[in-house]
Amino acid sequence: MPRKELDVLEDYIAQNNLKITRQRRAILSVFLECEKHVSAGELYNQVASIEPKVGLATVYRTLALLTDSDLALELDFGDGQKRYEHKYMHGHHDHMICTECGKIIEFNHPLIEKFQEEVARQNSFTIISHKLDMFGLCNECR
Amino acid sequence: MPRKELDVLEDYIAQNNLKITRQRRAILSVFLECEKHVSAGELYNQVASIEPKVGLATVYRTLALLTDSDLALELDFGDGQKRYEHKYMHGHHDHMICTECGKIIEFNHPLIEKFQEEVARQNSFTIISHKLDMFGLCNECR
DNA sequence: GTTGCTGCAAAGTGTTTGCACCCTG
DNA sequence: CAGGGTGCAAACACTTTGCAGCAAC
Repeated sequence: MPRKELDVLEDYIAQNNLKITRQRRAILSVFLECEKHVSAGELYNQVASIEPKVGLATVYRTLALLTDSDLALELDFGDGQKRYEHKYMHGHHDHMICTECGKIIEFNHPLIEKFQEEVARQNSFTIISHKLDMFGLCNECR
Repeated sequence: MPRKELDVLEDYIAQNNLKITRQRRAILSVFLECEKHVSAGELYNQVASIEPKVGLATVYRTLALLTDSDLALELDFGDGQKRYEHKYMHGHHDHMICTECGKIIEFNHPLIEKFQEEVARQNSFTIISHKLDMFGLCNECR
């Protein structure tokens, strides 16, 4: 398991009177190796293969922990379940989601971010986070 | 009930071998008078006060109908339930959501839209729809 | 040995569906 | 009067919670 992420988790755990357990290690390690945008159920299935006794509730509870400790970011593509991606490893980005094949292209456009700040300032709004999702067809599906 | 919206619904209904019912009229009329971003449950409560026998399932089915006929737009602010707003009356816009008091500020920035198109073009992606939500604190809450 | 963590199952939430009856066109 | 619409309740999918036993510190 990568050192950095485990450190982040252990820091958070140490600072909050929590404990490191076999299950949490397993879930974190699978999460880190995961392709992006995992759902709790998918993560559970993968964890179950290396740690069969783990419960789905523990996966949910650990994902909340990872979100609170800023290792994971909660996403919602409107398909009825929450998804999670690594926050620590790759910075902020937005998504293009192909509604035909499900492919997700990540992108980041500095000027879009800049104008978001501008429009927020005009409205005396302080941005904490934002998400921009574009739905449509990728080059293979149109 | 405003003429235009009823016409839109009737056109859609006529073109699809569907029927206009008392319940659908009631739900549409409440929806049109609603403040923005209603959830199915909220709409149901309001409709129930003027049409007590209506069922929650009918509200869901009618919202699907309104969405298909382009009168309503489905939103998802990540609070675990879908929300709906009028599509016919006011054009596209994005949202700033105050995580403290729940206030929602709508905005539209032409340049943000323009750069979205640009980044989509660069990736050979065809945008069908998009949504940009910014979460943070409004001027009263920060 | 405390105190937090886990697994299980049960309960919750929002949404969808099956079905007999009802009503529109 | 035929075929879609409705209400009700049951089913669903995802997530959260209560609790007794377990394990980390």
